[in-house]
Amino acid sequence: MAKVPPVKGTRDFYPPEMAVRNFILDGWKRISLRNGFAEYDGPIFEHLQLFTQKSGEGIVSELFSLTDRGGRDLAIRPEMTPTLARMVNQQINSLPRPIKWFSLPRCCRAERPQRGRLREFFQWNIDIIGEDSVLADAECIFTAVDYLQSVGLTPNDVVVKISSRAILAGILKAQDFSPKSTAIAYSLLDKRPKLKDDTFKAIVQEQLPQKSLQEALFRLDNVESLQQLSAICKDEDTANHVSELGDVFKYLNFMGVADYCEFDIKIVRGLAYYTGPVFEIFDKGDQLRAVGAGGRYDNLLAGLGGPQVSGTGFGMGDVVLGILLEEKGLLKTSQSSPDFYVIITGEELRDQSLQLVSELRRRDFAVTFSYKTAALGKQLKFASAANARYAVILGEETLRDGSVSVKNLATGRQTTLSPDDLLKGNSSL
RNA sequence: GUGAGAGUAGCUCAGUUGGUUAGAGCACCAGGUUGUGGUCCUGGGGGCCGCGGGUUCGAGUCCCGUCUCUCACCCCA
Repeated sequence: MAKVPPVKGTRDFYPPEMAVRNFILDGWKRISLRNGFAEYDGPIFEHLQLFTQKSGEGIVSELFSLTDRGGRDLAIRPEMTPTLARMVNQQINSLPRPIKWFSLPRCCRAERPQRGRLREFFQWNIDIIGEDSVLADAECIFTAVDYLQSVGLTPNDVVVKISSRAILAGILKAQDFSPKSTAIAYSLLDKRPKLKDDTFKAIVQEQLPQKSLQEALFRLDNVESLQQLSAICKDEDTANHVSELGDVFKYLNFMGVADYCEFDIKIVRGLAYYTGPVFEIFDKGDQLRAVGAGGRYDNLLAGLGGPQVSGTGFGMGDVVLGILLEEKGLLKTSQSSPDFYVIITGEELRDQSLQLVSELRRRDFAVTFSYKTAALGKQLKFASAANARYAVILGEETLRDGSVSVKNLATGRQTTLSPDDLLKGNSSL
């Protein structure tokens, strides 16, 4: 028989890798809950249309899709947001607002794998729906930073770069950018950090023939602070958005995470649907792709047949984060290990040992034992290899008076006691 | 979809100008030991040298193709 290889871009989670995955997902869950988000989940596949409706037909080539036996076109979810929107739309009139939900979905995308990007991954999703105040945006950003901080990532390791699509859109509109040149400007700003000054200049001149537009973009490229931006924004609407983004930073400051955050006009996000504050989280070394990203999307529900209800949220994948935590030595995983390793010196003690093992397990201790009656020394070796805290030895003394010996494998200290005392925890082990 | 690099044991890697039966360390299993572990010693299992073709008396080694992986581009929801 031929060996079947694993599918491209997937991972096998052997116990050590599973421990890493649990470390990451458990942390996400804990931080979500303490920030007031409730967990939800949906199916791993949806109607293909749900995804094309949100992202266009072009997305189909990036999806794992299938036709079921009833002829329905389905696809494995490449992200959680469409499912979230669908679920919220279905119950929008009965859900108390704001809706603060989180999810830890397993997602698949048919992309070519590379560093930090696989075909199957987990993604932490946080969303606040039905709240227009930028307080919600600030809370999403805080929650992201709350997690980063909780695993030991400092402002020296990561940075949250924050901007606003509303501001950028307002400025470009005021500078007479057409919808087409606006899209080009978004793309150019997004790519800017990867380009050298000369290259950037050349590409701008090539893609935006109008001199006035080129200059407007160069001016934007030079903006370094929100204050500078205020000077450029003359119309009231855009000025309000600048003021709102100022509020976001103010809130983040009061929440004590300002040192993780900075304004960066070049944060655009590829998504068409972002309409307000947007942010992206990067490693300070700038060696990896974005650790996470998010923003406000006022038209998401409406885009999928729902009412005009606004939302803001973010996503963070486990792949890039895992690389970053690994590099920083912040993966704190402990292998599961038994409390007791029960040893017998002869098969005649098997029945008694099974009783003791099961009694200990019923008391919620992790207990394991050898299927073979090897030499005592050998079994202690197994107990050490299993990283057990105690070895429980059933031997001569057990046959004589029913007592067992309990050995602390870290200290080597050994005491003899009755099984009842062991079960009741009546001794100082 | 485009481009570059790499494929030898579970892992990390040796392998001479092409030359007998392809090696090491770690890991795994067993023994050293009929009641005391972590160290140590001995032994063992494990390889279509990614796959297919070609050159050659002879290919892990050279050539071509292919697959897979890695990295970058595109894209990034």
